[in-house]
Amino acid sequence: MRLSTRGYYGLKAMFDLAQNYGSHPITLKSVAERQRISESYLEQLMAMLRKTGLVKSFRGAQGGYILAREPARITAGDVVRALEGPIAPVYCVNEEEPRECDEVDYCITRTVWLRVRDGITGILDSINLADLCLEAEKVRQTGRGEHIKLNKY
Amino acid sequence: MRLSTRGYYGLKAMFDLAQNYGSHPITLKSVAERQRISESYLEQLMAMLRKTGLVKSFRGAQGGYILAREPARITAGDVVRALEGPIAPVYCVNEEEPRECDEVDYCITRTVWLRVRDGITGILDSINLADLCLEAEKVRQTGRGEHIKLNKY
DNA sequence: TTTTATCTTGAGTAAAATACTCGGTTTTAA
DNA sequence: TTAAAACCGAGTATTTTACTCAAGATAAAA
Repeated sequence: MRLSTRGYYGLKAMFDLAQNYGSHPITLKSVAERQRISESYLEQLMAMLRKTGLVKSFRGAQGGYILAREPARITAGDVVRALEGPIAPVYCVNEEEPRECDEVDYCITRTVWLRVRDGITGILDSINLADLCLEAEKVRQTGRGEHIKLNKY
Repeated sequence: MRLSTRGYYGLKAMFDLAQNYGSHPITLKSVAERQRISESYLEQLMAMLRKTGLVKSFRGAQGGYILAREPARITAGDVVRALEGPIAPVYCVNEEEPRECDEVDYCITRTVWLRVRDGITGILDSINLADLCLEAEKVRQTGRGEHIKLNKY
């Protein structure tokens, strides 16, 4: 039950762009450094994000990437779907093309995966990049203590 | 963001055993047939379920498997964890051994995965095999129609 | 006691996915 | 014109997945 590093790195990168939203384009290199992602690997991820319309790129000197729309209008779900495809804990409850099995109509265990999927999408779709920036702001102000208390690890 | 077929098949198999709870041991072969799982593959899964104490086995003729405790006391989470290990959408929020990164204290994207993880575990841990049997009973009585209406696919 | 049904174990494997790397090309601001 | 960037395609080592198979151990039934 794991995400690949694509979604993991991808969200970090998008969060990085969100924190720089409104200024000049941000170079891939600087994102890679700040977020500790391999530069060449990040290239691939950015290509995917660009193709799905989540970021815009500017080539040439002084070029780089910016978010294609306001941080508040990009959700974690958008990012994960762009990089990992439709969310589906198992094939038969794929968001886009649920792979049919013969028993779809009455398969009981399927309802479990359906609930899991809806749980995941509900959470991912409810978090946008602006939220994350706000949270980051809060952490910066109050120090790290509170944040640690909130989350077990 | 996908489960492997282990969790998928495994829950089917456990549900099958739950529906036969209280009677004689159920052979792996019959479970495999009903649930359309490869017999030799299911062998492996049952071995894992046995080692984690979710099923008991009886060897020899008339042997087979039974649930190690009442269906109501086995959750979908138990099954998934037995077959796929601790639930962790990304390593840094692994249920058991969160793999540390240098930024644990203040990493913001991490809070996303934490929420996703807790969403998943919350759902999986809230569903037990007795629930599923009840639901199956309901479907058998009312026919399939209602069930289809409830779930989009 | 022999047969047969069943679980048990360990090894092997083909295919896919993952997580990258690398070298070269194109574009554009300075 | 030059240097800084994005862009592109190919390649690859490693890991995971989803199995298969064969031989052994055990116990009930004949």
